[in-house]
Amino acid sequence: MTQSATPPSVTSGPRASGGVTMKDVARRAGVSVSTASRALAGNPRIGKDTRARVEQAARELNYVVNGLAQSMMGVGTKTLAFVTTAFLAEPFAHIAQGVDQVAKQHNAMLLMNATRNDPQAARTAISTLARQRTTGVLLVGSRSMDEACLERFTHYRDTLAAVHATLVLCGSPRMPGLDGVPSVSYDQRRGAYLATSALLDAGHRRIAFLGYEERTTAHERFLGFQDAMREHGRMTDVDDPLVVRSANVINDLDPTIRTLLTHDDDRRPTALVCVTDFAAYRVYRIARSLGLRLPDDLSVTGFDDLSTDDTVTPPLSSVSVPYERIGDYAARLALRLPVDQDEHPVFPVTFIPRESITAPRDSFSSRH
Amino acid sequence: MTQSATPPSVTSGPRASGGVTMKDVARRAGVSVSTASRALAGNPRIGKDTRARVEQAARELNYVVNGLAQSMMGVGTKTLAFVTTAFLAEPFAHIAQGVDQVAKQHNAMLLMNATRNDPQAARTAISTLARQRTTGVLLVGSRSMDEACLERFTHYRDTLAAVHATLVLCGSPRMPGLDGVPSVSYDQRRGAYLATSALLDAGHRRIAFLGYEERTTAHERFLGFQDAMREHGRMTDVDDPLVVRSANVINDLDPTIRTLLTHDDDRRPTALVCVTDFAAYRVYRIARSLGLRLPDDLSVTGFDDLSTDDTVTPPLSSVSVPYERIGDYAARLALRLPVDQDEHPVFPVTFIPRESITAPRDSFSSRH
DNA sequence: CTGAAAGCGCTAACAC
DNA sequence: GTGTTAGCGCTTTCAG
Repeated sequence: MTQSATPPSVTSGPRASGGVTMKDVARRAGVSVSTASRALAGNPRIGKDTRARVEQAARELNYVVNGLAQSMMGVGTKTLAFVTTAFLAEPFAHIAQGVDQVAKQHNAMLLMNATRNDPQAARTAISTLARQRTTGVLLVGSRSMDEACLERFTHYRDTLAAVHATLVLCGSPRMPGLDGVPSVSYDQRRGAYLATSALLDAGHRRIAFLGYEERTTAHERFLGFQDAMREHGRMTDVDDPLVVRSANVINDLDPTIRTLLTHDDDRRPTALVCVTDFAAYRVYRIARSLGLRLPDDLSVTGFDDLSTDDTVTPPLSSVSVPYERIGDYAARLALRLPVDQDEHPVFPVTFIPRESITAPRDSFSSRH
Repeated sequence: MTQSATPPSVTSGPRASGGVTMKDVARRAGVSVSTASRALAGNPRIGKDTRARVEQAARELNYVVNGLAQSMMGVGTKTLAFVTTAFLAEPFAHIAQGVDQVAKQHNAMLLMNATRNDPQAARTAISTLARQRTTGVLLVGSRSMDEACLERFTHYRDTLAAVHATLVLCGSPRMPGLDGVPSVSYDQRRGAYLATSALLDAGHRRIAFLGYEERTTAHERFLGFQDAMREHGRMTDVDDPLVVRSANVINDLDPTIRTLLTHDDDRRPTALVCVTDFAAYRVYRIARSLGLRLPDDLSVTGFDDLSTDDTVTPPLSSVSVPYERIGDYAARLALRLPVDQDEHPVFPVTFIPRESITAPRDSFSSRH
């Protein structure tokens, strides 16, 4: 209303940005900015009516406090970042569900980033997150196992540490050499062991492992396969013809499976331990197209047990993983909330046997 | 090193927050803060060696610029928010993929929020986003059609408008009464029309629509169903016994389907237009458990055509939707980038016929 | 209970 | 080219 004195002619600084600020609210309520701030923040030592006036002014002006400014004062909304390879990857949604729940509970925001397996994209993502002073970053999913990966992750850790942000590995095991980075994982090895054992118990001997690659998930699962095989006196290593390499994508999987299943009857495996449910479904499809009957000609196990549509026949035996709990735990770690285990929990998994397993038809192979 | 003069005894203000700031970098490089800022920002009128010194100082100190502070000056990273009901909802990932791509291209960050169909959660999410000065918000997916929903959305719009954030509807049609809010949708009605027509062309007459509810998606798809039926002289409305109400979730769908399929032969539909692929898969499952053969006893169509695992038998006829492009377009709108259509594009869909459709066995029903 | 002032970390307009 | 200064919008000491 009253025209304020012209400010000293010295005028520099950046240009104003639009939007209603607390100053506007304060002026309208006839109080100082600090009072307005306190009133809006629910500070108890503000007069009942003063508060009311401020609140009304805010409402009338459609005021929305600037969270960025708040963050600069250290009282802003926390943010959690979820960094993974692809939104389409199956377990993604389940882990995200768990993370989201915790985030909501502690009204943190959730940032998401799909790196598409591109290290460059990941790097960019991490540094952007650091710049934005994200509270914590969840690196979700499998990772490769070479030296370069350790280097990258070390860099991530340091970048984030510089801004006091936490880094948490989620769904992959503790990384040797990467100190100070918690990891929330699950017992992949035992899962595969259980699946393989189920096939062995059903009488299978010529069992293949489908989907090996040099990434933690496939590797750990392979180890479980190996454990079970060894227990039955079969030594298998990565070079075994029954350990089939393939990335977990259709283009790689399909031709591989086709080759495997078109072997002569006496070389063709009678059972398959698949690295994921996804791979198992590709097997279903190709096996059928080759005229094989499931499970009679081929027993199959998967891993993840996420199939909401249990439409497939026969129902797939699989390893169930508590993905949501994993997301939950990882989120707590990232937000530095109290947790009930240490910084490297390994969640247990369970094997769910279903009709995709039966005894091999060729009883010969079961007699060894 | 040298102890700086004690500042004037007047000391107030908030406590310091940790972390290396530009001031530290400037000091170390022996320049002023603005020079450091310019150097780091790549401002051309900075001396070659000065820049080098600053850059090195930054590197040595592990400096990470504070994006929050930058944002307050209007030069920060943009953020896009993706608000949907659940991460598990099928089309989610595909739309997200498109959004993510655009976000990356324009180095914006992507925030995600699952509201679980809880209006309160949505409200909270929106106001948090407004507080954080998000650039744009994508409201993804179906919405209900009542007055309350319009009210809520109007509120969202206004909250966001107050901070100059854009709101974009994504995957649901333009909302009457909600002016100034772009919507990126697709031709749901025509999709359902095509699916229904395919069944009619195959000779079916007793065709049910499965999954009706008062939400945009189901409603539009129903209209398409109605169009096709009408074209064949069949008037159907929402109260028709062959228009089956159900939310698109197992608990609601399964009993509904069971009831529908256990009708006597002459009342049981010979074909089903399902509101989603998901619903269609439930039909597959239950039909089989009732001893019906697909497609001979029952032809089925779905909607979305997202099934990466084409493991199901018979392959499902479905309506293919360009979800990724939709996400892309919506993201551009939200970021106020130039686009090649208007603010209410309706993307075309295509019907993909597969083996889930065949002529009805009871040729009687095809003779009318 | 309220206000004045300091300052979070940064950028930019203005001098020199 | 570089330093000075003002200020983004907020919170919080300190003084009354």
